[in-house]
Amino acid sequence: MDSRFRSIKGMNDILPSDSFLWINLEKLLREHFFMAGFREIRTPVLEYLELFVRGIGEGTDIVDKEMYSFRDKDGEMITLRPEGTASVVRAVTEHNLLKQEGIHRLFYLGPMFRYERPQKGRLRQFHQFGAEIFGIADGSIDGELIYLGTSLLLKTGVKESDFVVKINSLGCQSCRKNYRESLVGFLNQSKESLCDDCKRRTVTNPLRVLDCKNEVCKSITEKSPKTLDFLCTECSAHFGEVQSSLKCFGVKSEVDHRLVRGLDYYSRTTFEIQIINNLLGSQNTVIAGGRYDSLFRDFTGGDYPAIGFAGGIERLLEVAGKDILAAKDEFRISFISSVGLFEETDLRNIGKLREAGIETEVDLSKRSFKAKFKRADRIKSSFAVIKGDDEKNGGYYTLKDLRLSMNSEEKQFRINADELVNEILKRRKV
RNA sequence: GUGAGUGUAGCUCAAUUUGGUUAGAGCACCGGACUGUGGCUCCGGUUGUUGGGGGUUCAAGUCCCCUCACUCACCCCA
Repeated sequence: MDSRFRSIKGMNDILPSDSFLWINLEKLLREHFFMAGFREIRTPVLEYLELFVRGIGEGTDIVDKEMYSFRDKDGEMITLRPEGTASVVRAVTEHNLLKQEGIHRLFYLGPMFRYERPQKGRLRQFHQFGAEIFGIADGSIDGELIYLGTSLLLKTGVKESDFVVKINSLGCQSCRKNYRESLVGFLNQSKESLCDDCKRRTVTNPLRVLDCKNEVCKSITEKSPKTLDFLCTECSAHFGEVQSSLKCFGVKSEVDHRLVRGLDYYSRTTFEIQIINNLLGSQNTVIAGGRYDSLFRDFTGGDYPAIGFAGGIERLLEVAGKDILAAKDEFRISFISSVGLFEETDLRNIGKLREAGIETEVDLSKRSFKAKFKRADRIKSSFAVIKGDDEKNGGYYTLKDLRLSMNSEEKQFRINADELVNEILKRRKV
């Protein structure tokens, strides 16, 4: 508050008290995807504006009003990525990965940017992880990918009773076209009762009326035509494969006819994993995705089936078990000395401790011995290495085990510098 | 972009229904009891433009207006 500067709205600092949770979650994510045959891809945070306009689609809110776009020094319009899939597909086609190396599974992890009003579970700079599988149209892959999402949640300590998996199928482009016509016809019958937003949406993006939160609109769309009734034979069979695959993976899911998703590139399968324990407030979707078989065609002309999902890291952290992500094996020592008694040999010995993998803090402040011990206690040091006048004259250190109770005999004793590392390592496990 | 709520010490919060004297407490921090030793206890100490600006009043943390920030919700999304 008395600082002259503030971070930009919706762009938060991740402080040391939290950063270890992030580190552990990122580690867990990488291992999870690696075990399933995924490899990490890191694409730039900046892309040409055109990539997202083409990829996500004109008319979507993301493209129309949420992107950080600006002109680069050479006049090109560039954009801070609002999501990951478009960049991954761009990289895969640009480097011809599918043909060159036959890589089918990629995951990513990093910051995304959308200009929105911040609220719970929503920031302007937020972080997503995502997984994409390329080149396989089979519905069983859809099931596996969804399973990868649910099993990830379980690993982070989210209880099975705290989330639901919702699935739907939008069909291919021709199914979608027929459905859209039928839906618009239906909506026009009740046009007067719809909310203002939905009146507009009936024209611009009728599918979106389905997930309006207005109660009146909800009750109207209760009886609306369903996408599943308009699937062609192939799309219908595909959705059957998805469902039986989910059953094989032991994933409980429910069909949600309202699940239409906001990005243009989805086709056939769409899904969401929602948290239902109220920890996320209104933004309760933690992982969401779907199939986007047409995106490659738009980018290259070639046909590649693809499916993927994205998850919100901040949202996941909200619901994950903090004990699972907590730092483990914390072990450190404090090097405490009277003012002015540090010598070159002390610094060398501190270096040796650190090289041996022992986290060592040196208290170089001018405060009292007492204060230094207090700090050692506060940062939860396991040992104190003490250097005062006695130690200096005698040519030894005093080692004190701060974990032991006051009256323990082993608590404090003299030790030579060359035994220090071994002695601490030996006692580390006790 | 729209709507609602909240801003008091580093943190969490008080401040007597309806304005009243020097704005308090816990935690944290610093020091002492313990002259080279943490945790427990006790004692003492520091900390504020009450988010900012303007107004009403003899008097404003308290009432009014403006502004800023944060939070939540809508829109939309991870």
